[in-house]
Amino acid sequence: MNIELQLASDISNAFQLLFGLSLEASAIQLQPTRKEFEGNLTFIVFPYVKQTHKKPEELGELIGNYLINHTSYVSKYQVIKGFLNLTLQTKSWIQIFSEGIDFKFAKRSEKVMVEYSSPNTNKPLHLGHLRNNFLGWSISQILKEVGYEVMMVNLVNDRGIHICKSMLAYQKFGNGEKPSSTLKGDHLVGKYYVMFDKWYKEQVKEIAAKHRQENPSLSEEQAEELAEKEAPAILQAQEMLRKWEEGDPEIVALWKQMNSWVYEGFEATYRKIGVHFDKIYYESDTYLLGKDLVQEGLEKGIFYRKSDGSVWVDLTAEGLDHKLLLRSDGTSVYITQDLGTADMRYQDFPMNKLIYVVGNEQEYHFKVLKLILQKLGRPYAEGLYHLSYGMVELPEGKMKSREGTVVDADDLIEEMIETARERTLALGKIEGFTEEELQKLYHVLAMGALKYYLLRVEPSKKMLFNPKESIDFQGNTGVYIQYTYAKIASILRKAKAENISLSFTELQDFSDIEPIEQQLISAIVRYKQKVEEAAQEYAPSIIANHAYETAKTYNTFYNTFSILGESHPLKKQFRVILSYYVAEVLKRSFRLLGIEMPERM
RNA sequence: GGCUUCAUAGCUCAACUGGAUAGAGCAACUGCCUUCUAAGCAGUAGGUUUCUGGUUCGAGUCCAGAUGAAGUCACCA
Repeated sequence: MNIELQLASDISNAFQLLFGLSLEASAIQLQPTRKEFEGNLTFIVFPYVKQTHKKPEELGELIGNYLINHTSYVSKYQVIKGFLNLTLQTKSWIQIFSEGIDFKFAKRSEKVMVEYSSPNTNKPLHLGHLRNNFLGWSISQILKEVGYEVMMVNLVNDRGIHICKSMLAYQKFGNGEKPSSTLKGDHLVGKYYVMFDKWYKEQVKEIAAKHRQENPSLSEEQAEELAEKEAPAILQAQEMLRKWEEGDPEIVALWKQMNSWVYEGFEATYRKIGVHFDKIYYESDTYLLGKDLVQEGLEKGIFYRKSDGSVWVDLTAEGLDHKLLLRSDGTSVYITQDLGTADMRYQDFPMNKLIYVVGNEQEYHFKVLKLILQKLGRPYAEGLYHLSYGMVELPEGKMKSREGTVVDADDLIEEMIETARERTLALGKIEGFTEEELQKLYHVLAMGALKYYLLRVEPSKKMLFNPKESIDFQGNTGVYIQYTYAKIASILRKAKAENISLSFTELQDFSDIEPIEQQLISAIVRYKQKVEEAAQEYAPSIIANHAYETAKTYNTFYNTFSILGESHPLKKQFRVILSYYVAEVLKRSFRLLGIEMPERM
């Protein structure tokens, strides 16, 4: 039995015997004692002073005394104000340790689908997409780890007016340009998307000026608004979309060609960042879905039809608005296809939870989507969850693809690899590495730094990225934790050569354990609970932070005590085992974040 | 304007869900490599947790208001 549970149950008994109060053991909260006080676990007595009619200090004394006399594992207590600090018997630490290293979770019967990435095929991935991809991948690994069956899917936005914009610009200015070794397919298409925007804006400016000349009473905004609708560029793009929907062979061929370039480019980026999907959905296949759900809603009286033929749902009772589901011309809108897609997915994979990793700008949309699916009585509706994450902003504000103010994912990755290379070579610890191993190391370190940087922040929070300050390799970083791991790996190799056993059997009665070693045991034992918490909160940051704290504590230990140089054989063995499990926790944590560990660096 | 979210050291982030003297990293300054990898360790300095009230044994955390920032409120996606 877990020592905290045991203690909670004994405290509950104390209340029963001393005061005749019955308290659920589960209601008793314990917390790690703060470093500046003596003790391992703290019980706060304030909440119970009223019921027991005792002063806080007195109550702490009574319970502390009870625990000393009635349990075998509490060796000491100290009361400070309303805080009862308990010190555990040193010999129970080995027991706590050996019982706390079961890192396996029981299988769960529930299925979870995670949608993430979901790129548009008119531009390459940028830093914001990286946050999305890392989060999606990580949360999928975490949910798998705690026992769910997980299916990772991607929904590619491969159609629509924005795609036609790059197609049109390519048709006009492309001169048959093809992707090359210096220009990946997704970057090529993105180039023409930016080109369209420039072209379009010039036209708008020109037309707006003409409008103001002809009609000086127009404001600048009004003139631009008019011009935006009249510019040939946008009219031609709309025309192209119409042709695409009709299946015009020439347009469809161009669309296929350009999308295939983009997919090759995306595939290369996905490979570099180490994410993949169990299934990829394309909006060109799903954008017509959902109309039957609208019909179903009408029949059930959940939706209503206006006189112009458009279909709506009234969500005012839920504090939201009226929401359009079908245009008056019978065509669907964004949410319509999301309804249909969700239903189709349930056919593919009858999930209990459906997680959308999508930016926080779409919170309203997903609130509406969930409500509608609930109204339609879909079995998976309750489990729909929008894993909403904050934008990655630049010092100047939001990134905008059209204006080219984005941090490109491929560029950033290259920069990170280059930094990793420079730093590694500067430190000169690469004796015995093959060229291939070096390349691998640079990649592992670069991705570790980048992923940790983006994942250590709580998902819901927006974050700031300053391109002028490169991502750190020192301090609270992925590299710091990888380095800690590599140092332990080195020790373990040597320990293996010395035939030091990793078994606890010799250590049964070992109790000569330093406070910092107790802290490490606590960190190891807490790992599983942190993973559970991360799964519940959909927050990889919880695991990242715990890994950092564990590594930090280990480094203090590493610099204070000798491990392989320890003369006492049991002590030495204990420290090797301790190191082994710290490494295990770090490696498992990082695997859940999608980060690899180097055995040497 | 309505709704939602956010505001913590110069900067980037934590704070075990209401607990003790609010912690880390970066940047600055001091030390520590003939000892298991110094991408490390130890230390100094840095705070009215935006502001004003309230709730209670106790508030960065809960409530109300103010100020500031972001998002959203389309027959766009």
